Amino acid sequence: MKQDTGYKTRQKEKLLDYLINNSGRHTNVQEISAFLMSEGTPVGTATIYRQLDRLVDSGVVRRYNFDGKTGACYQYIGNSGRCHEHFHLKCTSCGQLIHLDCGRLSDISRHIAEHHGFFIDPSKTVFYGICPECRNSENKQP
Amino acid sequence: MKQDTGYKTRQKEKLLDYLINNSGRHTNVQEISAFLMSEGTPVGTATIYRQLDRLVDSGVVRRYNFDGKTGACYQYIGNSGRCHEHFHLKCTSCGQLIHLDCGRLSDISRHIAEHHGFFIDPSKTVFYGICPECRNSENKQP
DNA sequence: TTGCGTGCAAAGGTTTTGCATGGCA
DNA sequence: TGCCATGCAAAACCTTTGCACGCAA
Repeated sequence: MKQDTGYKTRQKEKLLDYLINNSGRHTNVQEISAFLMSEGTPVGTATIYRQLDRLVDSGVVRRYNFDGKTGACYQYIGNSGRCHEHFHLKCTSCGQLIHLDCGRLSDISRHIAEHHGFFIDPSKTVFYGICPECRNSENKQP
Repeated sequence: MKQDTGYKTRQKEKLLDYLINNSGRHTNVQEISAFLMSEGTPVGTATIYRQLDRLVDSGVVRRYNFDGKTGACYQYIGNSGRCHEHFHLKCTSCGQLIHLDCGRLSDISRHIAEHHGFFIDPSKTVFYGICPECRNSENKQP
């Protein structure tokens, strides 16, 4: 969780802009690279990785790894002290990733910390199961 | 969750032996490969991956991915039906797997099913975080 | 004999690294 | 000017795939 004390560069700014403008969802290196390219301000892949590492380190960006099969995902979460616990649900049938921000889940983290002494890391935890859509189609065609 | 109806081979046996003898911790393809090599019964990497996929599929082995930086980890959990009912906590620091049977967690499954329409599969879901022991040693030596 | 399992090597994709150059302070 | 940041290409990694051969049943 170190501060970024480095220089201010065009690449760094553009990258952070993109992440902030997409705070609501996950993105990945490929998307970032393609977007910056399309904007006419291409940034080398190595630089993207290096800056992302740095941002993850400083805590303003989170890195997710959903299945180890595809590359990592990143999401801007800022440094608002109110680190709201947000979890993910992944459908094992269609692969859809659902973003769940629900107070009940924070309760669980707290419960497990207080009663079981275990500190959950929401950025690494994914709930696997069946999403509503797949559940419905299963019922229709058993 | 399919059964392994295939042939019995030396490679398959050796791999499963290793996993069972290391049930208490997670391991990875590199370790497995090195061990089998050192035992004088080398097994090709592709075969290890193929067999692991199969074991994961049949439910006796779990695959873990916590950071996207390193490869996947695997751990034998057997096929005692019991593990499919409760949740698991995995310490990303020491690798310990904690079996957690807590009513609060069932509540969560129910809540997510009722309010979000998503049906969690506890046998595939793992909470990642830091266990009490590692938490303590972290605090002692910052 | 049949066809699954294996090994090898090659391919695939993601991420890291070395090194010379560019650009902030 | 002194360093950090960047870009490129190469390398490092993990995992999958194609194919011929071996081996269990």
